[in-house]
Amino acid sequence: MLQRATSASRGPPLKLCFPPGGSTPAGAEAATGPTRSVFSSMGSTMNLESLLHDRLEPALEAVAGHPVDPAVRASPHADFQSGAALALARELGRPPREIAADVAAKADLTGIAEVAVSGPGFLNLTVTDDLIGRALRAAAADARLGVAPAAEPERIVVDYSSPNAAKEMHVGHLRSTIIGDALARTLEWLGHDVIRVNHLGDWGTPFGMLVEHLIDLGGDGGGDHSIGDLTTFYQAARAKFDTDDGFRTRARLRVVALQSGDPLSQQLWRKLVAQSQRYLLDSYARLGVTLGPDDFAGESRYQDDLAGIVTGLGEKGLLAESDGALCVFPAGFTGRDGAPLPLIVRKADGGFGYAATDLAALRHRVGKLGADRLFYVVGAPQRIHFQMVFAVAREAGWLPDEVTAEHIGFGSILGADGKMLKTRAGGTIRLAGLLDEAVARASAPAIGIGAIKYADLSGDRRGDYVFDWDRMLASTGNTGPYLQYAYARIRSLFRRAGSGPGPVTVTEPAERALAFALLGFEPAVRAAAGLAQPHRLAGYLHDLAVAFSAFYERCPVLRAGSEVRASRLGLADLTARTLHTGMSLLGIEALDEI
RNA sequence: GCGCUCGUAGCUCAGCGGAUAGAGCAACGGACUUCUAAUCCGUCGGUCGCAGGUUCGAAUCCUGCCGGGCGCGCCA
Repeated sequence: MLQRATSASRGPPLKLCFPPGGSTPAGAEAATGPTRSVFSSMGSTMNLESLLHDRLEPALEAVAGHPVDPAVRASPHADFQSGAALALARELGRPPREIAADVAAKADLTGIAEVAVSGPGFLNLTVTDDLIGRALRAAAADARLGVAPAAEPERIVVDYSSPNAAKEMHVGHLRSTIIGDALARTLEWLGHDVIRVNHLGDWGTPFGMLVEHLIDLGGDGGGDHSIGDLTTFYQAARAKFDTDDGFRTRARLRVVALQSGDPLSQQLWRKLVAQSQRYLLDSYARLGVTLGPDDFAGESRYQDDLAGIVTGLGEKGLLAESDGALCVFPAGFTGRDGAPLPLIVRKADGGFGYAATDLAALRHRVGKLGADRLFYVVGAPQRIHFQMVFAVAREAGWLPDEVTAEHIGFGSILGADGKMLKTRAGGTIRLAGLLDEAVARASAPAIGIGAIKYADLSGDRRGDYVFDWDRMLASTGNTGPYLQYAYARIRSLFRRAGSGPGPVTVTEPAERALAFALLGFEPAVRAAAGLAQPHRLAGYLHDLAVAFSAFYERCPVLRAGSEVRASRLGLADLTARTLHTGMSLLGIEALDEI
């Protein structure tokens, strides 16, 4: 049985769109024409950076004589800045400030931004309040908040969660499940064709042991087993396997029987797996993870393909025998003493290694599922393994150049002591127990679950992170509860308002700051998806919530005069919708009331 | 030994080629007859592990070193 997600699940999907009326923010009507025309030069509606980029580009080209990236960025010195003139100074043999001034004069920014040369030669861009207002009104009129779906959708297979059948989920499965789900949700929302794959560990030696144990207990083992029973069941089988030579021998024979299609073995195995799947789906539901019954694609599914994998590799001349095992030695991988590193496809005992299963799964995903991209959300320690699998698949011709395969690795969850998170007794922490505690510590289940998920998603996945209840449940800081509170506050505002949002016009600094935060949604989502880094979106949502809180402190909404009030309600509504959408992309539930 | 990865404020983390490095916690000081204070505002706090290099410009890219974590054949 696998331990694919060394430290590593799809449940009730959170709604991505707002139901008409009811408990969600108002004004989420379908996007239509007129207000969009202003932004027709941009790929999409809401991205000010893109707009400025497109306006500066021709001016830069005119000055430099060739295309130049304007490199528009948010800046503390203005709304945006471009440092492109600095990079051109040497090439053109002119002072950067002079180049910047030239570009400023040639750029068509009328009605869009004020431009000024600053410092060593930066172009400082200050966007007009009018443009901000138009951009916000366009976003407000669009159910997708101005984010256009992918022009060329890709079929993306996301392999995540991947727990073991017949065992309980534990902390080790948490990250793959949460990160993978956030990626799947985000890519799907951006218009891609996402295929979720739950590579269940439902095959291999341990199942010989488990089936044999089930037989020992009396044929089909009697009545219902809950997963708790399955856990003790597993432990009992394991103990017997470790201490009883006779049982160990029978277990090995049982594997052979199971794999050769013995009816009784198969029947009992199916029973174990089906029970595991029910338990897993319950866990996913509780976690708010979008993995469903159709997403299971266990290792067992590839059994009939393994022999073909080996012969295929043999025909291509890639196989080598080493210590009785059949291996591929892909170029560029070395281990101890610089010796070539093997990918073992068939073990010395004639059984197939996990590499064979991974290759078969990969071939299936490319050949049968028609994937353009493959994501494997699996812990960092397996990095080399996947690199080797990808390399071998390329050499074998199963992974064409136009298909990308990527290992989305992640760090470990550490305890306060900086070591892998364990119980005080040094045991494995059960996922169910962890969720129980989260719910017990929080004022609502969704807050506890959200806190755990957000803690996992708010930091760069590649690093380890320290699991700390107090920090993840804090109502302030970059946490799930902070986002949920900000959202609930806005919903409360609308319950009292008695009227809906109106057209937005920004004047106050806090309004302006909030507006900018709102307009940063698209870049944040695209960064999160493009880099497979959900923390980019998480960090954005936190910044947005902070900007809203500051706005909320300084700009009275309900007490304001009717036009200002309507505008501020417009800002609040767009904030709520952006938070709601962003949180749902991360798999965090947004509550109307806290 | 080789490889991968990470070293940023006392702690937990962002930033990953641009102008004085940002948050939260902790510490200290303010703002509650509240539009949910589960909030907000301010102060304090950093030779961005060390040393070179590339660049107009380096926390960010490259090299070396130091330190931590992980991996290196029949588990996944």
